Amino acid sequence: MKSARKPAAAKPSRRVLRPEGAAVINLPRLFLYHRGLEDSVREGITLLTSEELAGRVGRGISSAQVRKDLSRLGPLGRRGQGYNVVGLMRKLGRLLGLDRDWRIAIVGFGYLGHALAGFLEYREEKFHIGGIFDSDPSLVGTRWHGVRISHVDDMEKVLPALECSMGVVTVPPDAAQSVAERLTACGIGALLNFAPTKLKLPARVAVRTIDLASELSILTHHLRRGLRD
Amino acid sequence: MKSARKPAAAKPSRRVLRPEGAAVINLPRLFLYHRGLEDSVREGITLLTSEELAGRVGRGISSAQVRKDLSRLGPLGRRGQGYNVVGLMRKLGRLLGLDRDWRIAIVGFGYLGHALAGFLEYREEKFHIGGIFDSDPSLVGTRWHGVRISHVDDMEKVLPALECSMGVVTVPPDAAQSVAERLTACGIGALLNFAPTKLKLPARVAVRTIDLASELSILTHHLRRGLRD
DNA sequence: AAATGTGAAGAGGTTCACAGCG
DNA sequence: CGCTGTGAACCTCTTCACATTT
Repeated sequence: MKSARKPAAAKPSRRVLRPEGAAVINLPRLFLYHRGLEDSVREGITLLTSEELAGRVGRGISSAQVRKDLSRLGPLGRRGQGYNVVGLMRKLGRLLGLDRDWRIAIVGFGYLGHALAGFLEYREEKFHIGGIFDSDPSLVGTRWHGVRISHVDDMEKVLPALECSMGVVTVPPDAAQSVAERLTACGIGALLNFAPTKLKLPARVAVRTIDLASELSILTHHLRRGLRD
Repeated sequence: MKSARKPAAAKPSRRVLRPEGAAVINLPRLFLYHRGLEDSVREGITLLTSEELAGRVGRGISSAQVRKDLSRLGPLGRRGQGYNVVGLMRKLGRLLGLDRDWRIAIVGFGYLGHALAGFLEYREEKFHIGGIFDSDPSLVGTRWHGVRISHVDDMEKVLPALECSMGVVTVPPDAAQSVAERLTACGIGALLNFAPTKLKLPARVAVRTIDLASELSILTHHLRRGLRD
């Protein structure tokens, strides 16, 4: 199919994806930098070059990438010197929302829910479990490290008072959409979803889905071929 | 900084990233298509257009994207008609390694390990738990649904006989690198890592890391700003 | 001198629009 | 006709290389 197409008609760009010449920031990478800076602070390092930070973050990320990413946030480094570790970490922390605490509601308190609760409460000081919901009668009414476990049906009654801004959904796939909608209706603005479902939610809600089956399947493909990720 | 640079010196591309004009396939997306096709089969649909498949997979993916992705794998559709659901699913399944079963070793059998084991054994028919390792003496020697739980220290003795090709690492961050190296030494070729650690492994090993703290932090950023993901 | 910050080039991935074919 | 398959345009992201600043 050697299409020739309209050879050279003046075509003045029919669609403008980003009306403002908006900045493009890559959050996962900024988070990696933040973690690298945290480590540096722990080791007592106060100044880092883009090269050193790139090395810390690991393979794949170049010093040029680091500089490009950081320069978008303003002039953060000192030429000839490098970046002030503490100052930069603060700035990134603010941008990533890590300069304050967050309360999280967990819906679905099976093994995965337990795992996440433990992880958040003990490994991540910025995140706290604000509420737990499940439908298992033997769980409802009990407490997990002081946090009351409520019935999913009572979400509308209980959740608004808990001051949670994020929700984690670890319920079976067929319940995920309904749970997500109800969380949203209760004012939750961001969801971490572990159900292999494409959640349909209003645009104002931020959603991230972690799809374990998909991750595994990508690995199996790599096992087949000698491909790298 | 209005750099003018070397204005137009013929510069013949100094580095070749991909020596062969290699195809570029996006595995996560192919997996989504596969799932969409599975659903269609369940509903008894035998023919799908790129538009319909795109609609099933959800927002963000256009029919042009679907066609482009699929056409890379060969001529799979029928012009004027659409794609044969079963045939396409088979082809994608083969590519993704879903046409056979896989045995997985889980290292670290806390809540997260339990959650994954249950998920794999009961929700994903292609994946089976081949071995479980932990360092907790009260777990070692017991069985989980027939699978013996061995001590992590015995990995070299036990694992090779279990015929596992993939490993899941759910141990604490400081143990992850060592566990990953030992799994690799036992012949494991692909790892799913839940520790927030940059694993350094030989290039032949495929690694995917799921970083919960990073996911949450991206969500907090979205909560701050009104940005969408 | 050393390392940042940044236009410009390069590479990769996505969308367009139409040729090609059932 | 209708839908796939696809070259070309387009857009985004990364890398280069150097002007700039401390």
